[in-house]
Amino acid sequence: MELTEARQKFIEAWGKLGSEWGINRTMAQVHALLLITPEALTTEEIMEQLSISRGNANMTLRDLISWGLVEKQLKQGERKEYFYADKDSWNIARQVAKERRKRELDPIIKILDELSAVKGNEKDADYKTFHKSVTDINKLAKNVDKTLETMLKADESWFWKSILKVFK
Amino acid sequence: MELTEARQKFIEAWGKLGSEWGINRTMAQVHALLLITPEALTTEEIMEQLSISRGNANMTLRDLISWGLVEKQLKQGERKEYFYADKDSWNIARQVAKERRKRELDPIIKILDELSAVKGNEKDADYKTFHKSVTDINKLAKNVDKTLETMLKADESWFWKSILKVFK
DNA sequence: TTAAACTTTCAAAATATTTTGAAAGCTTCG
DNA sequence: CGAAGCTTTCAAAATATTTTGAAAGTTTAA
Repeated sequence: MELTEARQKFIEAWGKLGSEWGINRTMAQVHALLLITPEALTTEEIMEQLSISRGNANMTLRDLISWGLVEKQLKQGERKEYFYADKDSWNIARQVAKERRKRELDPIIKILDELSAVKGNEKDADYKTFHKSVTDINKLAKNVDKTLETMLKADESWFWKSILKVFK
Repeated sequence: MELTEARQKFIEAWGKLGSEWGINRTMAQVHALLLITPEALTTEEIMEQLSISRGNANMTLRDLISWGLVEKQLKQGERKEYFYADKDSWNIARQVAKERRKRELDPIIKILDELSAVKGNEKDADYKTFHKSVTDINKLAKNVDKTLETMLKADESWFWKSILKVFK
């Protein structure tokens, strides 16, 4: 297989994977493109390489930035914005876990807490099943939450690494 | 909050969570309904409680069965099929992990293996970045795969538990 | 200030996904 | 066998999501 074809395949595969996990296909594809591109790209270049509109490119890039997966780069004496993706797969995974925890796990735990607190008649099979399922899932969700927190915190020594880098 | 309202909220929340993770909203809602219902339900009852069509209910239930989250129950002397969801949250998580691994992780690893094998000019920055990103993600994916496999296997002692149950 | 170079917005259009429901298929029973 | 009772199918309709692109907004430089 040739590089051009392989790059294309990677972009497609990443896009498909993304959409299977509730991430917009284009967002995943832009991310893929930036992952396999050594330099930072402009909106224009991204639009062209993926054949997407300016509006789409712009929105998608902002989303990627809000997910912490892509960053803007400003080049000396240029007005254009360049976009660059962190290529460390562990950072990517960490970042995605962090965001999904914040965006989805935390809110569902909040709801499950409320629902776990609902009182009812212990003799009522409906109530008993409801209560058991909800508290059970709540416990599991909290376990996952704690585990993620620990993993993410532990790895935040990355923070110090990046600080240290500045001084090298 | 009252039980009826709470049940409704749970169904909504589960549906929303599902759709954020690439699972059809209705599928998640049917699953939610079965999770908080002590007895097995018929298609008819599910259609009514969630106000969905027969076709939708049927498809959704078949999907849930193929995900291993719901099972059919046949009752003595009745022709109707009843549907019942396993209420053990750990089993649910295990089952989802197992299926997504099979459906999504395995295929992407296969593609990444192919793409990792693509040869190119080591002096070419594009090639180098492509190759590094792809092999890197491939390694991570394989790690996740191995970890899941180990976890799922370890837990298959559940298998023996269920066998033993039959003899009690 | 003005104009050029970019970026952002958002309503409408395009696309993709989900849902419907009527018809066709089974299976069982009399 | 025929019909009743259920389940499955699938094309069309409804809905939801994504994408477009032109216009508005912003920033910089002269």
